[in-house]
Amino acid sequence: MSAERSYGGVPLTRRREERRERLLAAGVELFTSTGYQQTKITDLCAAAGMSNRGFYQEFDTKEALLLELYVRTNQLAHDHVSHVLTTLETTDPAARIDILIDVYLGAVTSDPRLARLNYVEAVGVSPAVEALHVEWVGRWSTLIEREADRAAEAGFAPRRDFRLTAIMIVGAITGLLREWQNHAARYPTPEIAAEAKALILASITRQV
Amino acid sequence: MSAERSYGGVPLTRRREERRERLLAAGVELFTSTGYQQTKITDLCAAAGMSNRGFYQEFDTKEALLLELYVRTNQLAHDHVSHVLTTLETTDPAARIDILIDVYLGAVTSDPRLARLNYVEAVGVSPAVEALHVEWVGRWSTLIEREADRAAEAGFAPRRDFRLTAIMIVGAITGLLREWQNHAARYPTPEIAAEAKALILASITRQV
DNA sequence: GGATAGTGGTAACGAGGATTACCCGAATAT
DNA sequence: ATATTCGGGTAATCCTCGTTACCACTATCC
Repeated sequence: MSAERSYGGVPLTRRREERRERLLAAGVELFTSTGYQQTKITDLCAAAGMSNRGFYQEFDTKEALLLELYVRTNQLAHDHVSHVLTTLETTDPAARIDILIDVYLGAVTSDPRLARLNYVEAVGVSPAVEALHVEWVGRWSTLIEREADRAAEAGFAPRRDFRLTAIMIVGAITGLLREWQNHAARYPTPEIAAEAKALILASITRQV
Repeated sequence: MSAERSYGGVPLTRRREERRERLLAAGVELFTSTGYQQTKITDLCAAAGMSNRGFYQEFDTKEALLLELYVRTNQLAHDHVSHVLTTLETTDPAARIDILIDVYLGAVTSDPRLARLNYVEAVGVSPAVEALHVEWVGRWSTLIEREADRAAEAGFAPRRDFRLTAIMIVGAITGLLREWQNHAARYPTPEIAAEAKALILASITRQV
């Protein structure tokens, strides 16, 4: 009857949470090393230190686990970036872009596995994942578009429709990071950041 | 004994070729509708109008079929682009970039399925496919880098290392096309082309 | 025209793996 | 202390699909 019974001094909800976390961690690890498709439920459970059954207690399918990881990563980075940007309400366009890039790259390059997860493993897995991707590209593009508009307002860039430009910028960064995580000898992050910033500036301030 | 026997008036090699083509066509169709992972050997054979056995006569695995499709698409586009560019040996940087984009986009947008195949279905499938991806990103980047260098020689852009810029440009176009093929209401190709050209110009000629 | 060898289809085999039924042990309640 | 219920591990089930052995058919050769 009691919805909340303790085992080993730990309440159910907490244990469930911890198991969920362990499964998510196992997902990051295995999806990015073994590969998403090749990873079996059993593998995840073994890595998370639990039995097969444990998995189904937390997730319906392997895909559900991937979806959660994908959303988490993006949500986290997005929250972080937009929080910092709203805090900076006052600064000039170039500085805002600098911050944007530093924060985003900081989030995604801190763990190369996250980059791989986002840009490689989570691609083309299923319609659901693809839909999520579209959603997030949209969200990131909108964020960049807003910055561009704001730069235009400030007379820093010409006024125009920045939608496609924003999409390309998102693609450019995605592509760069996908490449980055693929190489053992990685380009140093500052170099990448500098390039990204320069490309954004150039494509926003371009005349035409 | 005779290595070449005709059946139904058609020699073996030709029949094999035709079957291979039909399988490749089936691959494009099914990989981009059903999805690569979800497509079964049997499906491919059914779509190609042959029995299961026929598949193994031409390919070892489904992955081999995908690899061939991937290489074909890229090779074709690359040959086309670089041929046109070498033909234009004389023209100015901006015009060369125009042509480059027109030819590339022409090749990849002529059939939206090819875009989906390249940018979605063939991602994260296996180490082999991933290796191929790295190779082709490298090739395209090099091509763009060369154009940038050439522009710099001509005094049209500052001299610098364009490697990362080139990688980002490839990513930008990839991202744009991935987005493009995902939406039923597609951005018109000319608009996309114009954006791509502008972004390349801006990121190559940027000061710094 | 019969013999022979190349071709391709059918169907069965078997492995891999997701899913879940069952059971044991642990923790509370009386 | 014992009954009762919850939690979790093991292991069997079941199904899907890749793979291939075998057979029937057809075209050439003598």
